[in-house]
Amino acid sequence: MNQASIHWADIYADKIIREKGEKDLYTCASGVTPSGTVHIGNFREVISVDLVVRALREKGKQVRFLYSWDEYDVFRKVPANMPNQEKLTEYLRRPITLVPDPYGKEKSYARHNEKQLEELLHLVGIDPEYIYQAARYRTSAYAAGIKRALERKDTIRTLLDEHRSSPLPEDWMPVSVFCTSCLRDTTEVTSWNGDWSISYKCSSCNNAETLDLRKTEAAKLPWRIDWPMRWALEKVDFEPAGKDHHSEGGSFDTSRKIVAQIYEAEAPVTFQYDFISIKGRGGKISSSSGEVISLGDVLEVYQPEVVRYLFAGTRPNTEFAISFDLDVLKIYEDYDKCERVYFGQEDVGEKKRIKEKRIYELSQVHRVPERMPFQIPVRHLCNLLQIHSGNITAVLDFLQVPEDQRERLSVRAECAWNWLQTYAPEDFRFTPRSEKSDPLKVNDTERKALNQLYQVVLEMNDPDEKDLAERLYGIITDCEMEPGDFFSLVYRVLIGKEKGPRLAGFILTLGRERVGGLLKKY
RNA sequence: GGGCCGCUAGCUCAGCAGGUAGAGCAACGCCCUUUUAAGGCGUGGGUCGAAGGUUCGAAUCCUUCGCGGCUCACCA
Repeated sequence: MNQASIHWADIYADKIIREKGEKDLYTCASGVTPSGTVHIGNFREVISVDLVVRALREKGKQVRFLYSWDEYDVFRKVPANMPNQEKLTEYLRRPITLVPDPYGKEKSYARHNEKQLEELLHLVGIDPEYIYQAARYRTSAYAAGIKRALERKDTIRTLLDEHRSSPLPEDWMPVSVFCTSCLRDTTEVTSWNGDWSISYKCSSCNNAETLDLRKTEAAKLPWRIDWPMRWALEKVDFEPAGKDHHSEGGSFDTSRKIVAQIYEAEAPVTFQYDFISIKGRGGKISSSSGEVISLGDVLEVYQPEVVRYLFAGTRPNTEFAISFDLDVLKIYEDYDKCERVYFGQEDVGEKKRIKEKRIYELSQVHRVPERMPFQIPVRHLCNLLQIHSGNITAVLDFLQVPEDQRERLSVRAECAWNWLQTYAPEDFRFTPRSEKSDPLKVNDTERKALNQLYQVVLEMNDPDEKDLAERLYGIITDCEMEPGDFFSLVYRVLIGKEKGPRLAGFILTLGRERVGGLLKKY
């Protein structure tokens, strides 16, 4: 880590130390409700915390990185992208941890969503300590915190009412209950005995009973109280939040007051991160609509380092778009440039160098490579992959990639191939014609041109793109063809399309064998 | 109504520990007669939303205003 770094992650690390003082252990927290596929907007929070955690650790601090799964939240709505919609609908109003996995694999709906993300986070080098809130609540781990809220319910109500449009009722209780009979949250807490005991009545099944907070698994604090209670319990020093929480009167604001006045602790250092939009794939991110873009979707197209780069290189409090269109190529080029700057292979200004280096470090899944990795521009990679019909091993062989670099590059190649298949514009795609396919019908002039080209290709032994380009124009002149006609003729013969990559370079990349094989029939 | 973010070259944006305005794309030009999607080199182009203020110096800090967007005031 460079001491002069002004990367936002380092700035927040410093701020945490400054505001919380020197501590033996700093706790950084993040979390989300797995009420559906965890989308890339939620990922922004985890990676933001991860970057700050790394910054703190690099300053020699011990850090606990918590990731809370708020799986004791209510299942409110069936997301459009889930299978078995009707079946899931039956479980609305239950805690999501008690909704069955619609895929029938995991122990619950919540677990399915959690597992999907946990596996992917590991791939991008994020390994927090997961906390499963359902387990906490259901073992009454928060009984004391709930009792505390009940004892101070009038103060809490006053605090919450400050920003509410309609005040909470006189008999409001700062606790909710999942009916032990029908498991729904359609209950009303009717009384509290001033100690550990609360009574409730369920409006769905008419069940009514009295619970002991120390033994029940049914009681839960509402979000705005749950959050500060956990801050105090877990001694959270840092936790960012999305803009939906960060407005004045939003949940961070009220939690800040509640943690101070009720739980006698200080709110964590925080910042607001903005939302993420998607370019080239349309639709707004939302876990309840069908258009969910998950970390998995992003990893289909961006290798893990580049995913990290995307977030490490962007200030968290501004909105940015993740692109699936042609920008993908540029992002990769930017990353490669950042890498060259890090390894001193490209000159930039001092200020910029410091910044790029830090971004590069934070973009690594694990450690920074010892030597400058083998680079291959994605554009070129796309062409090679198409020439080799997506055979990654063949491409890596062709490039003579060193053994220790193959794994990393094959990840990139897979991403490039996925991008080509799913997102690349039609113009960008091609499939070389098979040598076994029937020759095209051509007229005499065209035949002459193709024959000449065949000769040129056979004779070329020291491939030089510029030289070959000149010879191509030589053929055009000799055959008195229009350049456009000549080029589209050759593209038709090679890839069955009217247009294609710049011809000279493309012929060289395809190779003499391949091109010769296709030309010799004419 | 409150809070937050944005307003910089034709377009998309970077720059924001204050120190002579940047990138990519587009445009234009050149790369031995070169007009092919992805090549190379180069050029032009901006009163940095507006007005004040702090400063030797502000796109960068402060204040006010305008326009656009998001968000809270239900639940999480």
